[in-house]
Amino acid sequence: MGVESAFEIIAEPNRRAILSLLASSQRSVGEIERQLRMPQPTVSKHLRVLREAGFVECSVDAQRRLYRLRPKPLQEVDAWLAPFRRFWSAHVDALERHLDQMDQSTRTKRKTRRTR
Amino acid sequence: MGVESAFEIIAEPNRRAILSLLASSQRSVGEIERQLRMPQPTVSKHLRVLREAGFVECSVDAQRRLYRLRPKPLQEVDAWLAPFRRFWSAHVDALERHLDQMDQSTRTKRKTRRTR
DNA sequence: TTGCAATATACCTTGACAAGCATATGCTTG
DNA sequence: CAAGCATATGCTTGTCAAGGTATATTGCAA
Repeated sequence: MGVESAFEIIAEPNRRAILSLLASSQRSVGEIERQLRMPQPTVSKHLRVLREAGFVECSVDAQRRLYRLRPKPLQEVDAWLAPFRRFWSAHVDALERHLDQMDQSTRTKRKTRRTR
Repeated sequence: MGVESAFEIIAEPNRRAILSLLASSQRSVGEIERQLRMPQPTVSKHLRVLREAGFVECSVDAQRRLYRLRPKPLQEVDAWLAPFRRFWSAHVDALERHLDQMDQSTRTKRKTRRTR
């Protein structure tokens, strides 16, 4: 059963939609159903997957169940991204150097003309 | 064909492994094959998926192809996570308040005794 | 109790995708 | 040219997960 990685869980668009919705505040199943316009069994099934993977938890309020976010799984995704962020900044730096160089040659060609 | 979201691409563990490997530096197909111990067609097929989704690009070096990372798709994933980060800090704050409170009652109960 | 509202689950069908294996393509050197 | 290395692609098969529909469960109200 469900020992799936967080990545497989958030691969499903409807589940991402549910998570984004819960990011603002907790909701009942019915609210999710209406706001996302998806059939109720679909919502329940995705919530079950999310619950078993630790993305959400729920509390009982009479007949309703209120679902809310739990932090850990998405933090794991965030942690996996960390090494790549260093790569991005390197890339930006390279791009800036490149643009600087273009700017230099522009200045050289056009002499003193400056745009802005 | 491949208009898949970045999330579906990184749902596959082997693809995440390839991306992590490329995060340090570019590699040839054969290097990936050896370092990750996966059969060559598997590597090539995953690289194709990654390439068509914009995660990597390659340059030809004689018979080898050198694959390297491209930033955009993972940045999109990172951007999707942004709203949840605010939620995490709220959670941490709540936890800290909670711990503070526990600390207070502990102090109250045990008077002046401090454990480090 | 009966009935209704909210949610969960069972069953079935269908589609997607990854792995394995075989084979093709392309470059390079002798 | 032949041979060989590096990489890509085709085909087949098994698995698994999502959606649809029907039905079960549980709480509440009258």
